[in-house]
Amino acid sequence: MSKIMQCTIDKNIEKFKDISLKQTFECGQCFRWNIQPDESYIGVVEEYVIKAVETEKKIIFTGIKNDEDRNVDKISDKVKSINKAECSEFPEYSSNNENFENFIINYFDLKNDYGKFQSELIRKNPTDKYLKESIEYGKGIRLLNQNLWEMIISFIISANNNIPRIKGIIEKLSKKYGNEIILEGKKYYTFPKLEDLKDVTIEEYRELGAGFRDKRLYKTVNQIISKEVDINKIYNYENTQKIQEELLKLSGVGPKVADCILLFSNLKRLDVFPVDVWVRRVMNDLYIHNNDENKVNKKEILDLANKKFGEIQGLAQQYLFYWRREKES
DNA sequence: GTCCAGGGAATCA
DNA sequence: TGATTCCATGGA
Repeated sequence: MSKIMQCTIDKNIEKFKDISLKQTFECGQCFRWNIQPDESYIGVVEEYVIKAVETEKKIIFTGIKNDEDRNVDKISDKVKSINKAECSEFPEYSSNNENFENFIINYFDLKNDYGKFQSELIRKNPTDKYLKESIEYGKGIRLLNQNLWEMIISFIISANNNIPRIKGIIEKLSKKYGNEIILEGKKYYTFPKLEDLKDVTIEEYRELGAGFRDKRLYKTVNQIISKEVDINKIYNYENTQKIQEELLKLSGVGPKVADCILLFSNLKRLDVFPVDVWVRRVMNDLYIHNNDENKVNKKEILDLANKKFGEIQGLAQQYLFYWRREKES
């Protein structure tokens, strides 16, 4: 029988005080978390469906795991009862399952002190009021430790695409090839494993709406299956550039996608600076001031980021990206 | 109808 | 090497 798992983050703890679900889930790093009518978030992560509820004082995660048991109605009812009004019945900063707690700690990167990261960025750029503003704006962001394989496929889909559509394609992919989990009577689907996609054809990717990315997905799946690129071995590489080179062998993985994989997966390399249209725009607006943002040299952006933000430039990128994008809308 | 989206690969200069 | 062009799709 499926078990309900819970874990609570206490926002009274200094390190956790700024954490924001909205900022973390809507800063563009993940595609499978969706806001609910009650302002909670529900997401599929690995084999879990997780409901996250945030209040002023804490964040409560409730997870249910797929164990091939379809008779989960009673459990679903229990989950349903966890809402803002009732969450006070749960003890502060605790969990009923050690594995789930460790899973959450790892996934939300809770061992890293983002306050320290932020101070470090400001210390390095004491007169940069825009950076300071962007950090203040996105201080609740945590860089998730997401599944490497899922990030590879997801960011191949992201190429020249918009976030709602990326999410739609990933959802269809999961529905067709992933496993079903039921929460509150609603069906969710885990992200397909490598083996689940081994026989998928180019045409079938096209049917999901992947467009011209169909061939890239097909090729990459086969490159990983054949171990032309061994994604398990990647974890053994010490330096970031070496991993970059390995990822770049995959079809549909260029410099920007490789950097996103490095930054948002559990490889968790902060010393990368993914440059997309938004980052080029914000870096040009703030620091470079070229008349045509499309003609800003990428190396110039990377050199500047390296100089200003150093080893944690990936986090700075995320603050600037989120700040600039949200301001637009 | 046109433009754009968390770009990459192929092609050209 | 560096710049241009093409690539599906759906929403604004």
